Amino acid sequence: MGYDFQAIETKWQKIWENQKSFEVETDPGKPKFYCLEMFPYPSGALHMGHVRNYSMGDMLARFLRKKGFNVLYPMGFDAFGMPAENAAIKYKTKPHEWTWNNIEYMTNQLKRMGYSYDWRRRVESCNPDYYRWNQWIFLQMYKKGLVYRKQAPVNWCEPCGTVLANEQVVNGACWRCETPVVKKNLEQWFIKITDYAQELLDNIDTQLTGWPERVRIMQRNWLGRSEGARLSFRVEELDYTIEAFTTRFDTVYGITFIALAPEHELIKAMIDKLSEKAEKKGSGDGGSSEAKQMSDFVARCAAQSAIERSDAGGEKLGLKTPFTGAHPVTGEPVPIWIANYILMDYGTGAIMGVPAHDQRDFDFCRKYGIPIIPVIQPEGETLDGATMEAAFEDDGLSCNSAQFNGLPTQKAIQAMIDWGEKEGLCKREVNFRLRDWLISRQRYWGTPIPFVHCPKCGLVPVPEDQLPVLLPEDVQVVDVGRSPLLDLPEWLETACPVCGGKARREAETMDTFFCSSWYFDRYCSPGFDKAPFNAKDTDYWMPVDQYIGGIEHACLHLIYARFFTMFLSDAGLLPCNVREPFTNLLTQGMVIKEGAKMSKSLGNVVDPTEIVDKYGADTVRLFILFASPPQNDLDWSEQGVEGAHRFLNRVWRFVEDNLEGLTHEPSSGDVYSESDPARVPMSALSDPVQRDFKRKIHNTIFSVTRDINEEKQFNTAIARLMELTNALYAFQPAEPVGYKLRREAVDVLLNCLSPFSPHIAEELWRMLGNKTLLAKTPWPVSEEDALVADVVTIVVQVNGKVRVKLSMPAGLDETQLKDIVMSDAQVKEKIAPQGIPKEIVKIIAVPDKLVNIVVKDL
RNA sequence: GCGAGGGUGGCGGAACUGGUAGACGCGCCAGACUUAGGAUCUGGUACUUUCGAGUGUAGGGGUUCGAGUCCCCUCCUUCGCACCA
Repeated sequence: MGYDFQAIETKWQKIWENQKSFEVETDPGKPKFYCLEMFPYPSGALHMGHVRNYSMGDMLARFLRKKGFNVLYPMGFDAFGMPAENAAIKYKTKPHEWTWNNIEYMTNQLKRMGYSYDWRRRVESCNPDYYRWNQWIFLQMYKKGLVYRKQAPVNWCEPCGTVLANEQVVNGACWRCETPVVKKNLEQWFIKITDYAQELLDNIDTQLTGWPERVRIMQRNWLGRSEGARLSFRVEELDYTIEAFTTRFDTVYGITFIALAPEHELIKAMIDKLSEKAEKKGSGDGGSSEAKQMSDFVARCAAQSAIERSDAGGEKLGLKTPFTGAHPVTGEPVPIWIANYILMDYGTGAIMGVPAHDQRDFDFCRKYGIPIIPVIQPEGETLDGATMEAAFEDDGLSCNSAQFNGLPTQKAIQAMIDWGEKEGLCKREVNFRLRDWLISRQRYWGTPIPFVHCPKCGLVPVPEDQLPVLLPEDVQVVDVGRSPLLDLPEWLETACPVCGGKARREAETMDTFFCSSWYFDRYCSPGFDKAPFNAKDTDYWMPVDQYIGGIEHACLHLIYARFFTMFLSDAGLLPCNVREPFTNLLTQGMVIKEGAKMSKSLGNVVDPTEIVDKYGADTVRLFILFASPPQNDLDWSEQGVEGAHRFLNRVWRFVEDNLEGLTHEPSSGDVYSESDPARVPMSALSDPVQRDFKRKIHNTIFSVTRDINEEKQFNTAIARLMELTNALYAFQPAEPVGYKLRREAVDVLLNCLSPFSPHIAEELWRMLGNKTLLAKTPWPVSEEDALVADVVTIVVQVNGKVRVKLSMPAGLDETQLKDIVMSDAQVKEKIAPQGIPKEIVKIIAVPDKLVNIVVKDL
């Protein structure tokens, strides 16, 4: 017959579907396991990265089902977003149409891979059944005061025609199209994710212990907590108080300037003041030119790209203003500067400048000739502000700091803040790098933000009973620069829910990361229409036990989803003890080819469909899990694929060629019954070859189970199965016992192989006469007594070098071991070569492992 | 610059608490069966070698009876963050 993978795969996919083999229900009586993969964007077709991701997930889901868990294993599509609009323009279609076609196509591709999803639970975020709950959740956040609108300098991507959240700006460029972003001052929708900054940080240590350390560090850095104090500089002339945040309050006596971000609100007041002065004095006076200088400088900074502004090595630009602020401690006037290296979106947009102890301030002062006053000395040294070559940023002893002189830095920080708070000069403060989440997008293909602009009532939320605010589907997108929603008066114009008067819908849509922040909750209650999900389902299934996806979401989706979970838990929608959505996280590496990530521009993309056509889904799945450990990058190699295919062929041929002997008792000809695995206990075996073979079978079960379950090393698990197959070919069965053993080995092999390559395993299982589905057959259990070795190899070392290997019965104690080894002729020769006697200094014996004899010349 | 991973055959990668380095696979070499084979099977495959052995896990040092594994220094590399006050 041969291994006809096409026929087999189609056959079993149909059987699983007809028998609803992978459909699950909420059942609090059973132990649950929620296995989840990051749902794909329906870009058109699956790529190898998807195949890798989902092959891991499916393997785990199938394994855990066999281990007796009620496994929730769903799939869906993250279906809103930019590419649909671009494609619609390019192919003259509609985003709606394009997206749904892709969803259907990719669903079929996934089915062809044999993934065991419960397809009834498929979620598509562009489905009104889903996004109405986006809107609903948004309104709940609004009610809790977590949603607000604010005029702010925001990141704008020109090609995408929209604003971006901070998380979506990578190295100053758009995360999707990599175009440098520009700052625009716009009124936008924000979500107060910063309210949860502390919990997001705390839980990393207490709850995310099942996450890779790398992601935990990245999130910690992203949240960027720092402790310090807020202090203020009074500017009498402008009747204004500049606030600044510092982590180094111990350096206050070293302040020689104040610096404002070019976007700082005080600058406008300064310009006004200067112009006013100039007017009083008459035109042509220095006052107005000062004002002009200032606005020119601000404009110049604004023209710098985000990349230039945020480059640490970039040149620092500054402008001295004619104003001063009062030093918070001494009251002395301190000059106020405007500097391009001060960021408006961190802290207060103003800093206290301490050049002696901050390298950035130091560079700035050297350039502009601002004095440098050291207030910390390294022990035994005296710094001189005039000659210092770099800022001294390490700990040391305070100096020039009144009563705090001589205090070591860490103590000085605490003591000075304590004192400052008592004197009313500063206030302890914690700052985060995390910014509020900018949620609105000037795009069409997304969830409409459920608000209405009423000329009388202002901004009015759409009442919940009027949800969803449907996104018009029959829309031509002609230009990326303008949302077509703005040109749909019949959609745009509506009645104000409060006064009933003429009002206009909010035409902006939500960031798609909003959709992906709770889809895993929706999977628990597909189609539920009373709420985003049914508490009885989420109470059972949440949190996700194993999440698998790419590292690229470390500071995007994986932070947003955590925030959502905390919010939903606080809102009473999720159980109060569920604060984190994902207990364990596996971040898989990329699939690369010829040293580079597969990409269209490099032309090194391998289409999964072609490979599946050529070798079958079982082979592709096996190869992709075998070629590399999950976290590593995987180098695509068609020869490797052939190797995996060869292995499956070997398994196939073994069963096919030995079918008679595997299914019938050799002496009587009786058929082995499927319910009886015909196992022979270890205790009944005396032949050492048979005992070894039995041990091989059970060692395989043991190590495959451990590799999958604990180590998450799927590559080594597969290697064990290859070893067992090799042993199977080498084993010569004799007598009924031998045949039974061989059958046992084949049963174990197929059972353990089935999570990796389910179709072939299922087919061979059926060929052996089994009536049940292998997918529903419990995972094998290793027999304790079959794991213990009879004979061990004892390595004999002389001075730490391997000299002789001796076979010995297992379980000898140290003394017995030493006696046998020391009386061995070979060993004697190695200790005293050519009969030259040596002094034996020491003998180390490790039972069942080795003996090391330490000798020296006499 | 800061932070976190990694450096093991020709290649992907194994090696549990320190105890036989190189499992498994790819590739390569030889042989078998074949009209043929890019099918299949068998054997070999770290390096050097005077065939006794010697040397090998980026380099150097240390701890130990014994180090890929633990400690220190150096080099290389990947990734993340990067004017965060």
